[in-house]
Amino acid sequence: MDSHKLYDAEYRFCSLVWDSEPVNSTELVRLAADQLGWKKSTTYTVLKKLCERGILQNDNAIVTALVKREDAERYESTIVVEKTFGGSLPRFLTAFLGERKLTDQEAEELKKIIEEAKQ
Amino acid sequence: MDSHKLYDAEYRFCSLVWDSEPVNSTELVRLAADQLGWKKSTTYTVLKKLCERGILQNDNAIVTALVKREDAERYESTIVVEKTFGGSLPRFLTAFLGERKLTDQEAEELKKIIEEAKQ
DNA sequence: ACCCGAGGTCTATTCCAGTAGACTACAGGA
DNA sequence: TCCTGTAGTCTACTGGAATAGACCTCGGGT
Repeated sequence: MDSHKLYDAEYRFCSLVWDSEPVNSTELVRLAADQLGWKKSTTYTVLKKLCERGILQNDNAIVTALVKREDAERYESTIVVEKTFGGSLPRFLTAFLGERKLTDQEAEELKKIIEEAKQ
Repeated sequence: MDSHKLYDAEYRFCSLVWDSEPVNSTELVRLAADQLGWKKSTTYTVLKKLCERGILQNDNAIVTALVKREDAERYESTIVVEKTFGGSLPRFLTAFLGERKLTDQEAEELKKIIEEAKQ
C-alpha cells in the first residue's frame, strides 16, 4: 500500500519508463546510462525492486508501468500537503504563493481547475 | 542557501520550536522527549546542527527560530512543485485534485486565495 | 566449438540521516 | 564539601538509499 512511495532515484527512473513505455529492458539500460549516468547493474537492481513492489512490470524484457505517472504525482502531492500542511490545500496554496504574484491569465487557469473539481 | 532544506526529523523538531519559541533549551529537551521520543543528546545534536546552518539560534539557552515556519513551508512547497511538476502550479493542482471533489465552500476559499495573489 | 550480445542475478560498498551514550563544566543549595 | 540539576559536547552505531562489480545463462552467428 505505502510501498508506492518512490525514492528520488526510483522516481527519476520511473520517469524514463513513463516517457517511453513499453520499453525493452536493454534499451532502458541505455536510457538510464545516458540520462542518469547509471551502470547496467544499477538499472537492473532498481528495476527489480520496483517490479517486486508492483510499480513496474518486466515481461520478457518488455518493461511497462503498473503505477502510472498520474498516480505517483497524486501520491507525491498528497504526501506533502499532509505532512507539511496538515492536509489543508488552502494552507499549501497560501504558503506556495507567499509573495508570488499571479497574472490574470494564471489566476484564471487555476480557478478553472478548481471549478472543474467541484462536486 | 540550499542548507535551508530540512530533513524529516529536523522539520518535526523545528515545529516544536515554532510552536513555543522563545523556549529554554532544557524545556525543549523535555518537549522533544515527550512529543518525539528523543533523548537529550539527540535534541542537542539536532539543535546544534540547525544553529550552525542558521536555521535556529541558541542564545544563553534561549532557543529561537531564524527561519520561520512560513519560510520553511514556502520552501517545501516550492521544492515539490519544481521537482515533481516542472514548476507548474496548475499541474500540481490537477494532480492533487485527481478524482477528489471539492465542495462549493472549499472551491470558494481556494479561489479567494488565488484572487488575492493576483498581479 | 566458440564467441558475443542480450538479459539478468547477487553481493558488496559508500554515504548519510537519525539517534544515542558517555562524558564535561559549572552554579546553587544542604 | 558534596550533590544535584542545568546546559552542553563529542564520538559512535545503525539502517537504508544509491550505486556498482563480478558473475551467470542462453540463443544465434561464424
